Amino acid sequence: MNRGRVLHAEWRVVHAMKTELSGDPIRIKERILDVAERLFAENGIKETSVRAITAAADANLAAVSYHFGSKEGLIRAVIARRVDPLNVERLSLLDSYEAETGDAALPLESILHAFFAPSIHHCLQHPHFMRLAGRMVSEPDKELHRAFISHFEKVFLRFKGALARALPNLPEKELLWRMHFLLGAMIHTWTNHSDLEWFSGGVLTLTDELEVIEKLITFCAAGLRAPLPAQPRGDPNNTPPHR
Amino acid sequence: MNRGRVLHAEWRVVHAMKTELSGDPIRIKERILDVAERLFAENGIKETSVRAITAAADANLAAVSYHFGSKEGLIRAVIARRVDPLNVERLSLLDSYEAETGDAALPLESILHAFFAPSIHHCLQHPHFMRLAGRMVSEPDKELHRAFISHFEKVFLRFKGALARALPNLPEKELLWRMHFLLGAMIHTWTNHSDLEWFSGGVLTLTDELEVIEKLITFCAAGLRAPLPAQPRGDPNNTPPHR
DNA sequence: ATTCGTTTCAAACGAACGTTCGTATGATAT
DNA sequence: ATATCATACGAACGTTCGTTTGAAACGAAT
Repeated sequence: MNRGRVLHAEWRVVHAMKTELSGDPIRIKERILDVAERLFAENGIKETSVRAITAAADANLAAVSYHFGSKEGLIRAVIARRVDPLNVERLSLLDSYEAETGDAALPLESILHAFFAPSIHHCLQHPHFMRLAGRMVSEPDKELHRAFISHFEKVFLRFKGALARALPNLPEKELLWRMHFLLGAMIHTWTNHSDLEWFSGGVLTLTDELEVIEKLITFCAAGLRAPLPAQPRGDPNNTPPHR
Repeated sequence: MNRGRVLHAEWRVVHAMKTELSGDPIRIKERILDVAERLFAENGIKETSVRAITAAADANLAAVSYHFGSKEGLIRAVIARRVDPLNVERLSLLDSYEAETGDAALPLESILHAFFAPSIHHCLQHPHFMRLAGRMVSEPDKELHRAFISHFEKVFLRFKGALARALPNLPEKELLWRMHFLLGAMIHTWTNHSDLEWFSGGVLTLTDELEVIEKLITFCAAGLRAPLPAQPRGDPNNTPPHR
């Protein structure tokens, strides 16, 4: 029977149409990654089914298992595709600033710029992914969480060293707390930049990335430079007791 | 047949044991809320099944539907139980500080203390919930997200006003951005206080709530007070261009 | 002792999930 | 021409999900 050949001929027509509309089908892996990134960010990871992803990517249901092994493999691929280039950018920025200043101490603002600018830049270039990244920071699945933050270990230590050199009088514990707060400010910008309009009653938007980077640097640099509280810390006006 | 009565007699024994172990069964709603709060925080909302909750709470599967209408009803109940008292605490703290100072301007640190202290206090008292709350801030489900942040609208506006009065020279847009960063620092502390040890290599822990509150206030007060960047903003040393 | 509204129970429902299966296609190497 | 290979496909698998059901058992009032 020639039914197969007829079907094949039909498929070739459909295939040609798809090729026209959605690009070379060889790039179906990329299409799945793009769609998954968007749907994961918009609706959450667990609440996004493989069926929804493959349907939106014009792919077969089994394509995810075939190309990525499993849904979790797809999640990891979505993350790895963007996180590593981002961190390379951070480190090379810091490298170039350090090369510029030579042996002199690097200004705090330059360090923060190298740390913030690439990710804020990505907030406009890949807003879906940065929202997803912000949620991955507090991902409950421990394996996924570890897989995510392990990408940042090297970057974190490098910038911690640079900050410690720029703030030689700040004890390590104090520095770590302030870096923790700084990370919170940055991550919250990743995750909730789409909520800024509501939050501010329409005043704030993340359209000018340079403006946001500048404000983030200003806020965090001042926080990092804040004088240490008096050692006896008994001033009831500065730190009123709870209740 | 007396099978029912025998079973009932057996149940009474089991019931007595359960009563001993887990308290008055009349409080099964509370038990479900407690367990749900913990499991939602530990494993995520979508990934926590009603079956897992009721099993851990020694309740029947149908108890959630009966007492809370649905799983979503349970989620909302878990949130409302803790969020509202927390915000009441914040407002009454601010009230008391304002009453103390009379007509004089309230110190920035007092405002921040009224805002931070109750939630950081809850991080030790209800760590599971605060972790859950941190994730609810970036909850993808829009309805749930709205339901959550609507609890904070009144508090936000009240503190925004207080901060604006304490920082009369700060433009509104600048204040909103800095509040955004401040919120990020606080929420990140809610969500990731359990990761502090890894993050800091064992240096940081959230055991002394007063210490953390003080550090958070110091960092954010300095950030809020940071001088505005020069209007022409052309200093390449302070804000190096991206790339 | 009986009734009544409330609460708990075991059981089952349909729907949706991630994964796997066997097959078939088109390109490539033989 | 033929065999091989990665890719893609539809269909089905078994599991788990949230919810519903109707009966049973409760405490309290009658």
